[in-house]
Amino acid sequence: MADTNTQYRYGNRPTMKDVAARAGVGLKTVSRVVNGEPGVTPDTERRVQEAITALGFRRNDSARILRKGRTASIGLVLEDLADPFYAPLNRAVEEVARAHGALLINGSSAEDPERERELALAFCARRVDGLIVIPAGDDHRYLEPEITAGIATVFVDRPAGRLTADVVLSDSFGGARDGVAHLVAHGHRRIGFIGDQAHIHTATERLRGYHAAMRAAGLPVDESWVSLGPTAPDRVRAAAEAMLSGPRPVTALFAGNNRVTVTAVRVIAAAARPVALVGFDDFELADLLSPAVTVVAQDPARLGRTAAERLFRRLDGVTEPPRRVELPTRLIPRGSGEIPPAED
Amino acid sequence: MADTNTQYRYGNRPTMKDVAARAGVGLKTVSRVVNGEPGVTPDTERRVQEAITALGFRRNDSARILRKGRTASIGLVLEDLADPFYAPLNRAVEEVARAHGALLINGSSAEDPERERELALAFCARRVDGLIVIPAGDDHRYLEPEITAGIATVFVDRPAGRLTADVVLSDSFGGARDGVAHLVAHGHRRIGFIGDQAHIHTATERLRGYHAAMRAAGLPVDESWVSLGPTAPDRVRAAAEAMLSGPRPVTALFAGNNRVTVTAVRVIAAAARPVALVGFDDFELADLLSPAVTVVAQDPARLGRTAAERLFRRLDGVTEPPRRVELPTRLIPRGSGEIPPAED
DNA sequence: TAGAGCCTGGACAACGTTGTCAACTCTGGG
DNA sequence: CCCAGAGTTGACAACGTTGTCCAGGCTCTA
Repeated sequence: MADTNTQYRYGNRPTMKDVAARAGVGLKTVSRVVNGEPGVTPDTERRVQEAITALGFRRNDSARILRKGRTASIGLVLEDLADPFYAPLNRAVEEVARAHGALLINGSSAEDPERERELALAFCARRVDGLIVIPAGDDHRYLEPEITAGIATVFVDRPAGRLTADVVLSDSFGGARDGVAHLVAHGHRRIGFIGDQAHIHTATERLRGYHAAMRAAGLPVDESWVSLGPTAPDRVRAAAEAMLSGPRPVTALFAGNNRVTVTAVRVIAAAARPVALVGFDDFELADLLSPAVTVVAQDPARLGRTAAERLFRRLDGVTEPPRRVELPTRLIPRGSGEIPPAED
Repeated sequence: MADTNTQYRYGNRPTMKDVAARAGVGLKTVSRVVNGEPGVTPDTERRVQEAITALGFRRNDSARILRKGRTASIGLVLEDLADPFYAPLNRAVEEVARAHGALLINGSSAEDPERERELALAFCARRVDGLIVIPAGDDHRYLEPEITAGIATVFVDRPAGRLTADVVLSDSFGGARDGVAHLVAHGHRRIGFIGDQAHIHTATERLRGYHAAMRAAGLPVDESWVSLGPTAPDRVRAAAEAMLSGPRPVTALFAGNNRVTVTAVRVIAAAARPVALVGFDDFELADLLSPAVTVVAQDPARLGRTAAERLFRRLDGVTEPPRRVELPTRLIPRGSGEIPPAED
């Protein structure tokens, strides 16, 4: 009855108190040894170390965090841990966090705003020092109290909705414009655009770049040449096939991201006549396909690194106003964009 | 002076005490509302909710964890967050964790045993409920005290070193044997093997499979046909080129994992004569290369899911002895393995 | 040898939460 | 009109750690 609490304890880990008792020293002395603080004689330190090893003691960071206020951890909300585009971003954030002695907690929103919110707030409840978010939703006011309370927040890949905050982006508009211009330069006049869902910022920016390039070339755009929607293979396949076989078939495709590109490659490989292709995002083995795929490359690792560095600068106390950083994209011509249009 | 502590506080987040004061209720009542416990009148609940919103209160999970003992989080140590083989495994673990209401903390060991250890122990200090580890090192006795203390631990992809614990593996031996047998069946007698570093369990298992297949076919193995080492492109490229141009050149290659396969594809594409290839691990677009790449496929998501489910079963109190689960592999013939040997 | 000063070690409170338990209010029946 | 009992509410301790502060023992010097 005296210690009914025991039943709630997790396992029965030794605490500093246990170590102190076994080593015959005070609680605070154990704390000093564990944290490498000065003011402990070598002999005392040795006794404490022995007790630690004998008991298998490990400091409880929850208690430490509670007392100290800082958690030395940051949260990352991304769209899909397994997406080959976000994985290097994830890794880059991890490396920066590691360099700053922080742990990384992450999760996938699966492009669901509600899930993004749950994750971000769960991280806040864990009192991460900072948060990096790849937005799924378009309203991030729910983070306002957290940011006010001191949780540094940086958005990546897409800007925050209804909230001013640091954001690190790729130049989607310019990249898409350059990619489409590349196709135009190789003689294409009927170019299709297949992109992600309309509520996703990068999708509309890239579409804007497409329109800008077409307009700059004085080319009309048929509405059947543009398709936004989920990037699931079925949807993309249907869209691509429709564009290739419609009344005014396109002779080239611009794919709005890596997922779309992969499916487009498959459709084109099965098509009756050659179709030019330029994709947004580089991907592994793009150069080994035939034809090799011309892409507008972003640098996802750099996106992640830039965002994380910005976050840690904030954590170091930098208080300048929120900034928008836009990283350049790079057109990598490999062949698939240079295919001339088949004659009508 | 009265509250010098303020300087150590992180931000200045409101606590339940603040909410209680504002709502004019007791501390415990706030706790009840926050946790949805019964026994609070609608009117009181409303007042508390208002105070929560007004102050921007969010429960501090560190304190909660300290009090309750369970953290509802698990740790995952993998080799590289950005590796296309491990990313789906990571995602699968995340999904299972999510289904159990747990958060995921993860990190990359970068194939460095010391870093694996640091990460795993840091997770333990955070008192994760459980740990999933893709071993980088070959001695995991450092986890013994943690496991004794109650942190459930499951190893994936490679077995633990000097420790009996649950482990989930793919059938590396059988997969490699089948892959090499496939090459033998298509007439190859001189087959090269390029694998990962010798201290990695899967690397040696796959090499064992290679030898088994060769022996079963009554084929001799020249020592110049086998190369183990880092999977960096330079090393693999050198190894492959040496095998293709040596005194007894190979007519087919077996690649020990996805990284090796990718580089092998590049070397073969540049080779003077066709070379057959079978790779361990499937990869995106393998079917679109020419020739399409025949692989021995594992299911990384299933590896992750299986391991995570095992972990949560342990957390639910299942106490059966540690088990070793071996998942089957699947040979996917696509063409590159069916190329017949060029005549000598 | 006494006093000053330094070094080591320990008692204690506080971090924010939750479990226990007791006190309080209100309703309805006798 | 009073009491039993149900339903609400709050005071308090504890989780394991770290910061503060003080006590005691030592060395060194005058």
